[in-house]
Amino acid sequence: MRRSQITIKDIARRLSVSSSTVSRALRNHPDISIKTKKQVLCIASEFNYQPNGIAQSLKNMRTNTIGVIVPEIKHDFFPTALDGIEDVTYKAGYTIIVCKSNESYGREVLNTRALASNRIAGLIVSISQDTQNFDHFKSLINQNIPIVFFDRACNEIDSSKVLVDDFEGAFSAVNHLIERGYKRIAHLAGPKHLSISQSRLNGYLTALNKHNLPLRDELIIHGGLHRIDGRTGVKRLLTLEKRPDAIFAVNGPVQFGAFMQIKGEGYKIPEEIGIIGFSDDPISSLVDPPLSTVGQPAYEMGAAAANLLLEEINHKEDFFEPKIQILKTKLIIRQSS
Amino acid sequence: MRRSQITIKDIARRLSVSSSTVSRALRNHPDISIKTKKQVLCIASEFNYQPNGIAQSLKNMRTNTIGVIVPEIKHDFFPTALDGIEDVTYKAGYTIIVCKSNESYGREVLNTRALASNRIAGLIVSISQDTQNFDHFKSLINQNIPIVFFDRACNEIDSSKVLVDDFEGAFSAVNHLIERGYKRIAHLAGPKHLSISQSRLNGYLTALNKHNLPLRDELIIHGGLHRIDGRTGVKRLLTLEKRPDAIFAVNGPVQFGAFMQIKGEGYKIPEEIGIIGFSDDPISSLVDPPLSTVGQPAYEMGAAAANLLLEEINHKEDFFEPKIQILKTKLIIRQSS
DNA sequence: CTGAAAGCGCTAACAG
DNA sequence: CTGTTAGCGCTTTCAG
Repeated sequence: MRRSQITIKDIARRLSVSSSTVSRALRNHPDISIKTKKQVLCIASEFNYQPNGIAQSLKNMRTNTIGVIVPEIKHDFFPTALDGIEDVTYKAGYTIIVCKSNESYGREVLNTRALASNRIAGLIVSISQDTQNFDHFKSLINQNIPIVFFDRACNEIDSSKVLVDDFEGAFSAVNHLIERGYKRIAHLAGPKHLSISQSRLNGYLTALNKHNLPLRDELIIHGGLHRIDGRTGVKRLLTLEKRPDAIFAVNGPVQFGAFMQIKGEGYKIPEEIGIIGFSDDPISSLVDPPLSTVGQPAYEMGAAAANLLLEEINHKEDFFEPKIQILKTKLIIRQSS
Repeated sequence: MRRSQITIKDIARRLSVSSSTVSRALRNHPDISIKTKKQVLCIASEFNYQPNGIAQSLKNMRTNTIGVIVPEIKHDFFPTALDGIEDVTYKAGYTIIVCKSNESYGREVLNTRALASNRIAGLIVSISQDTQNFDHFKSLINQNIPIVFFDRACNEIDSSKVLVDDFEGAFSAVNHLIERGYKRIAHLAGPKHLSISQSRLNGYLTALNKHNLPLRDELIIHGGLHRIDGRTGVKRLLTLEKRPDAIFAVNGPVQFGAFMQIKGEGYKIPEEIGIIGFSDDPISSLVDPPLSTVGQPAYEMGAAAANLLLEEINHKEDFFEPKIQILKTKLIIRQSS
């Protein structure tokens, strides 16, 4: 029992006019007489006419939909970024479609394809931890669908990006740990191929170096970006002959996982082990002890990404010069360090 | 500079065959010769052909997309429910479009309309705290688009629903508080018009009654479902001549807000004020002190809603008997009560 | 002010 | 095995 929605044709038939007249009346075209318009509107509302967006999109060769792909929405960062994206795009008359990749490359490819099939006007994306091949994005660009990356970007692709000063943020966090007196500082790092992992690792290394602390390979653990990676990372670190006295985590979920594991194993924070991480989850301030973090301006990042995308969508010339925007992080010191 | 995606026609022209042949070849129709298929596939991949999903949907009069509207995604409940929905629908070959109403009736109406315009195959929704008029949903149903409600449902509409035993959960939570020795138990209740608010309030009242505790109007505060409502509710309660010694919160965000406010004002939990709420956020176990809650099976609720919706979508007869599924909650006692 | 006709990209019935 | 044709619902010339 599909089909039952009333169409322009139905209205036209009922009023013995042509469908073009109805179409124009509905869009309030000046050519149409007030009387006809009234009749059309009347029938339309009586039968609850809803324009078929699919047919409109097909005709227009584009939609008013913007796709967004994020790795997850269980921690505060991405939902807050989505708020920023939403507020900006809604104001401009766009609807957003949100997809989660669940940190999986396969899902990300599927999502990208589905969005491309629906001829989205543009895509805003933060890549999954597993993504190392970018053909799915390149193919979108070949189809003239603009992409803006935020937070986790792809170096290989020349498109607009919104990032934070990952190096700077990591540096200041580790610098802070050192100034607090911690000596054996471990880093729960992200996947090596991600640029955020690289920049944050660099910040860590540079801070150690500045204070003449030795670099110990066993204190750097590359893993994924899930909570579980924080847990397993800590488990490994705590079996070392000389365990670390502080931990710098690459992102929020990893920091939480690490935190839970440390607590679970009965170590005292911050006395026995200090911890800091990238994230700005308000929950950080509620746990025991409240967590020190490098705060990222999630809402602003989302809003900035949306603005860049809209700019590119509305750009008429053939060539659009991609823009890279870098926002500031903020060191938030609480009681875990 | 839109349009540039290659179409079936382009491939047909290039091979000097008809577009139907190409269409069939792409869908691996048995009629087409292997040779032709190969040629078509070859050109298709060479030029990175992507089928135009919009045209397909228009033709088929339906999409493989399921719409989901949730009030928010900043606490664990809805993201987890989304996981359940996603896992079930993906397996069945559907894509989901997630929209947030941000607890606003206006946004919910807009979202519903946008989804209807895109001719979704069905809708899964948990209504916003402000929703009291349901015409937008009724109009979807008139268009033969099935709806399944979960958690926050609409009584007026005869459709499938997935709920939890709200009364039972509330009763056991308050019963627990009473057995712990709390006497002046307040209830931060939800908006009066929502059925979850009503059922949970009933559970609260019944528990008081069972233990012959007096019902005090000033201890029942109806508000919204945001964190801020927890904060303001607690503020008011703490100015009472005789302040409550325990609080039962209608949902997770309200519980968190209440918790933050109580801590902020310097009261000791659970000694001075006990607190329990509906929610199953893993974060509850991390805060200080860990929060007692009535756990809801969020993933299972999402999965159940998705299954009910698929059932209805695939239903061939004219009339589908809506099903109401009620899942169990689980009292989780930690250290806040 | 209104209508006829064409076409967006794809599919399916029908005809070879 | 392949082509022709028509049509999904809507918009948009172009022609009255």
